[in-house]
Amino acid sequence: MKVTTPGADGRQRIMDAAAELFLRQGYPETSLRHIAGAAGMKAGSLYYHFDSKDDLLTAILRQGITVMVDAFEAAAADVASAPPAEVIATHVRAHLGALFEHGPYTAAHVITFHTAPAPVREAIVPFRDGYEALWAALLGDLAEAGALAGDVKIGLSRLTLFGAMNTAIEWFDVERSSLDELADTIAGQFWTGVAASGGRR
Amino acid sequence: MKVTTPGADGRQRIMDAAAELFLRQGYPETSLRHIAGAAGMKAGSLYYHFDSKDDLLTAILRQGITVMVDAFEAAAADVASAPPAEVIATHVRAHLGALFEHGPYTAAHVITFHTAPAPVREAIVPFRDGYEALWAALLGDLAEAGALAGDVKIGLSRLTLFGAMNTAIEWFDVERSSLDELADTIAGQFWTGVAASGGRR
DNA sequence: GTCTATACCACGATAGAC
DNA sequence: GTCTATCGTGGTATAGAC
Repeated sequence: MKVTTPGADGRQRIMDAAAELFLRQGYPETSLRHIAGAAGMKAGSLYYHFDSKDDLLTAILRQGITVMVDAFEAAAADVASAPPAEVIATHVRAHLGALFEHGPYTAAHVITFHTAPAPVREAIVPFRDGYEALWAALLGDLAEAGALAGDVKIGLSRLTLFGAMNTAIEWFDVERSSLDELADTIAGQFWTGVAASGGRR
Repeated sequence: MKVTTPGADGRQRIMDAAAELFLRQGYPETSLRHIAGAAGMKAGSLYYHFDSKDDLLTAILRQGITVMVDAFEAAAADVASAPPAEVIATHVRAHLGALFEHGPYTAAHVITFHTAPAPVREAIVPFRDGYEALWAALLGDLAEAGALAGDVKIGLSRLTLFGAMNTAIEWFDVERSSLDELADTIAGQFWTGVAASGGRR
């Protein structure tokens, strides 16, 4: 039953196991007994590390944001002065990397956030806002530089781009397909659309 | 506590109440006692109409697909021989209409499907595939007519478009904002992207 | 077709030994 | 830091009266 890093200390082992299970099964349908089993201990022992199940979820959601923010900042350093299309492509690839290549935390965040208990959501929202602000600033800079079409609504565009990227966890299989290709598709579609050249409105 | 169409027969009244609650709170966190209360009856009575909670969910998920398919077909009739950009815009608007304007079934479907119990998901998948096939055919026709850029991967593009539309239920408020504007943004972005003219790769 | 009453179980959480 | 044992609650589901 033990599935997670055997060397890790208790708290981290529990979080690894729980994030994985929350991602695969959802928060309410994952029991503390199951999490404890996957982390190699008994249910009662979890309470030495966390105050409650909600507390455990909160810790996981925050870690998911940390992973996303780190990915964003690494990408930003890589494209300090690149052309707009490349800036977008690099950041899309970084976000997808956070979702699929850096452990279950970001994916678990995306899956569980919106049905999380209200107190948990409220505790997490400020951190989420921090990540969204990074994207808002990125797109704002592009708009100011004249790289975006005049009728683009930045707020709506950012949200639909997030939607396109985040729902990939429902169908994309990172073992069988290329994440680079997915990133190219999403970034390209966001940037220039699918219409044949000459299709601009 | 009674919230739903008082005239409707028992089965439909239960489904209306349950779809609404599943959408707002999620499937596992909605109890049969709560559903029964909202439908104006007691928990035990539900079993006259449905075999189990999973059976009720299955019925709701199917109804959600029916609403989507109906909306698609109405849209298709409206744009029998329109230019490609208008075809896309009309179908995007129809899908968003199914999500926000034709009752809670389609939205409940999108919210609950991916964490539904495996037997329920398996029973529903064939019907979902039917709806996705409609979109696949639509985009396939556009590609054949030469309306899509040469490097567009239809399968991936369809999935990311779905992602952009469906995640709107997590943040879009149909009372406070214009669904037409949202549809324009999503369809326009899908079709021509956000880059300033001349940005084509 | 809806009610009451209840069986049975799994859950989150706590207490205290080790 | 983890264990065992257990409490209380609320869940789905069933049986049988009306």
